[in-house]
Amino acid sequence: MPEWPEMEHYRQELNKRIQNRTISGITVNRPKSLNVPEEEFRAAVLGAVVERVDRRAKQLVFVLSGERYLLLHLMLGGMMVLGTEADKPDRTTQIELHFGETALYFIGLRLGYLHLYGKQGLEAELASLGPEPFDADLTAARFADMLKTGKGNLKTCLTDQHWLAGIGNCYSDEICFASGLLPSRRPAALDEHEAARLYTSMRSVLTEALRAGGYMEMPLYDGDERTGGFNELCRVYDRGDEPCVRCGNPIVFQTLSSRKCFFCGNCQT
DNA sequence: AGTTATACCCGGACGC
DNA sequence: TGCGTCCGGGTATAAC
Repeated sequence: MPEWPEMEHYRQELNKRIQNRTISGITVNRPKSLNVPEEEFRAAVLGAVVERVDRRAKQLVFVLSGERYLLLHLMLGGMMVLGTEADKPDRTTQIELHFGETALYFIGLRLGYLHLYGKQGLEAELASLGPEPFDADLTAARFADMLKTGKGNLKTCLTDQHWLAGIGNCYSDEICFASGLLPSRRPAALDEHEAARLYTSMRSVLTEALRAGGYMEMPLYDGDERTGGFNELCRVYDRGDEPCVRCGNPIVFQTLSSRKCFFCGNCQT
């Protein structure tokens, strides 16, 4: 569901709108979304200032004053809406963070969560994640090295958060399509040109998707025209049987490593 | 060692 | 309108 482009988009938008704002109220309708008792959460978060919003992999980190951190993972179906009471979604909110008149509403949190950590706890939570796609240290050469030791198939690697952080089911398929490689390919068997193409495609697809506001269509705030723009730009994801934009052959939908997988069986090799 | 199965979770979509 | 049923899918962990 929400992956690197969506979460990076949300990070940027939230920094524009709630950075340096004080959390003036908290509503917890689903205590299970928290990792500490509600009263402890409330005591630590109420009155804190959102110094900034960071992101790691598919998770947002609300950096609060007092070295407190809220780690948000939307998982499946989790969404956010930022707005006033009038903009509040007509469905159950699991958590609400209020900033005066404005509130950040979290909806659809089932497996998703908003966890409270100190500095060390946060670092421990994020320690096992793989490199960020745009990490300066993740050069084409290093990416090629990673592929040499990649296990299973390409899609499995791309979606493994410990191998590479932030890519999920949608963008792994989009990246494979853009690079002309089948998701079922053995990573170690890619030649240097294919590895280079995959690296370039990874960054270009994510860049394009971020610019378009990701593929999740729920607007983040009233008047938001950007969020979800990539939905119509997806070349293969959720487009089973539709004609390939490159060659016209129908997009294939099949299960790979027990995950939904879309690709063109003609122009991806 | 790599692949597959399962539990987690529950709102909402769907069917009658 | 109302009630019952079932699905989704990232992640951790267990099982194969």
